Amino acid sequence: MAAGGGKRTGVDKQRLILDAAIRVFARQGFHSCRVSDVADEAGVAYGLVYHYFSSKEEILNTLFTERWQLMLDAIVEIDKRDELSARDKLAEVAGFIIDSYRHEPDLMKVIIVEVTRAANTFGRHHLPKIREAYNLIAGIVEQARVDGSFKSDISAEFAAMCFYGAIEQLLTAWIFDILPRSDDDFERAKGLVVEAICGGLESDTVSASLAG
Amino acid sequence: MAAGGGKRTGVDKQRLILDAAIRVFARQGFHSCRVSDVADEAGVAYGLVYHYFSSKEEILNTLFTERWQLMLDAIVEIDKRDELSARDKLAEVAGFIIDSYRHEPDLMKVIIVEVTRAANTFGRHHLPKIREAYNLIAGIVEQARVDGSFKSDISAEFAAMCFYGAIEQLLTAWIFDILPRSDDDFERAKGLVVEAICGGLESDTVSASLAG
DNA sequence: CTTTGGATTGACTCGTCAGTCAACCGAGGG
DNA sequence: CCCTCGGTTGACTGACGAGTCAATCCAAAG
Repeated sequence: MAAGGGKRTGVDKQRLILDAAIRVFARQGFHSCRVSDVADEAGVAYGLVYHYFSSKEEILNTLFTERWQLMLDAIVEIDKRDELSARDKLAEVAGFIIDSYRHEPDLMKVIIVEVTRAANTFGRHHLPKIREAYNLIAGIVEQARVDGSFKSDISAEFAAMCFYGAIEQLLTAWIFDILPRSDDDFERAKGLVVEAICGGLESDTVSASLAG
Repeated sequence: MAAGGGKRTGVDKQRLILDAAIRVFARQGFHSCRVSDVADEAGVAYGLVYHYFSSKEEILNTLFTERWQLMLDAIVEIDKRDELSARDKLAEVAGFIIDSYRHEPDLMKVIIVEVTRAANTFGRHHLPKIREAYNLIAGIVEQARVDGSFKSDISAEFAAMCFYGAIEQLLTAWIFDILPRSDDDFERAKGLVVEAICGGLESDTVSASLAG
C-alpha cells in the first residue's frame, strides 16, 4: 500500500488532531473546551496532543497561521493582476474570503471568533500578521486613489478598514445565523459587498445629481 | 454636605466596583483578570464584590446592558427626526458611537472586545440585544430604499451589516493602535465613514459616468 | 449603653484543567 | 528470538481562581 494506506502516523496524526481541534473550537470555543475534548474528538490519547503540540495555544496558532498566510498570498496574487480595476481586485478579495467561509466554515469561524476578533487576548500575538492583510487591501485602494478612480479624501487605510470590517461583519452574521446562508446568498454577497463599499449605498441618481 | 460628601455606601460602592472593573477588563481582558484584581483596583475587599454582584460575569453583563441600551435609545431618537435624510441619520448614529468611544474608551473597548466581538462565548447571551441595533440601522436604510434614495438591490439587513461592521472595525483599529486617534481623526471619521458607505469609495466622476 | 442589621473583610474550599511522565506497544532490524 | 526506539497511553500533579462564609465593623435606633 502507498502512504496513507491503513496506518496513520507522524504528520497524519498531527493533521488528525488539527482537524479535530477545528471542530471542537468551532463548537465549544477555544477557552471553553478542554484539551481532552480535542483528544477525544480526534480519537487519540490525551498525552499525544502534547507529543505534537507544545500547548493548547500552539494548536490555535498553527490553525491561524496556516490559513491566514493562504489569504495573504491570495491577495498578493490578486493585486498582481494588472488587467483588473481596483474594484475588481476588491471583488476578488471579497470572493476569496467568502469562499473560504463557504468551504471551511468551522475553520473560518475559529479564525475570526478566536483570533481576528479576539485581538485583546489571543490575537494580540498575531496583530502584525493581521495588519499585513489590512495593508495589502490599503495598497489596492491607494493605487485607485492615485489613478483617480477612488476618492482622494478618504485615506487608503481608512477605506481598507471599512472594506475589511464590512466583510468580517458579514461572516460574523453568517456564523451566528443573523443573515441567511444559502449558496445563492454567498454568491450574491460577493458582488453586493463591493457594490456597497465601492459604489455606495445611495442610488446612482442621487450620486449623479449631487455630482452634476 | 449633600449626598456623597464623604462616605460612599450602597449604590456608590457598586458604582466604584463597576468603574474599577471597566479599567481592569480594558487593561487585562475579562478572562485574564481575577476578581481580586477588580477588588484591588476598587480598593475594596474581595468579598464585597460578591455582595453587589452574584458573579464575575454579572459585572460584565451590567456594564454591557447599561451602555448598549443608551445606544439603542439614541438610535431610536435619531430615527424619529424626520427632517434628517437617511444619510444624515446614519451620520448621527456613527457620530454617537464614535463619541462614545472618544469619551469612554475603556468602557467601549470592553463592550466591543468582550461582548460584541465575542459573540461565541459571552456575547451569545446578548445576541438579541445586539441584533436590535442591527435592526434599527436596517430600519433607517429600508426607509431610504423605499423613498428611492438608496439602491434597492442591496437589502437593508445587508447594508446595515456593512455599515455597522465598518464602524466597529474603525473602533477596533483605534483600540489596537492601528489607526491614529487624535480628536481631529475622530471628527473626520464621523463624516468619512458615512461618505465611504453611503457615497462609496469610487469618485463621483466614475459613478456619474457609469450612471450616464 | 445595648441592640440590630446591613456593609465589609479576607482566609478558605473546592472543582477544574493544562501540562507531565513513567509505562506500554509494536514494527523493523540484527 | 530479542532489542530498540519512536509513537502512544492515561493517571496524576500542581496551580490557579471563582465563589463561600463566619467573623467583624459601624451607624442608627431604642
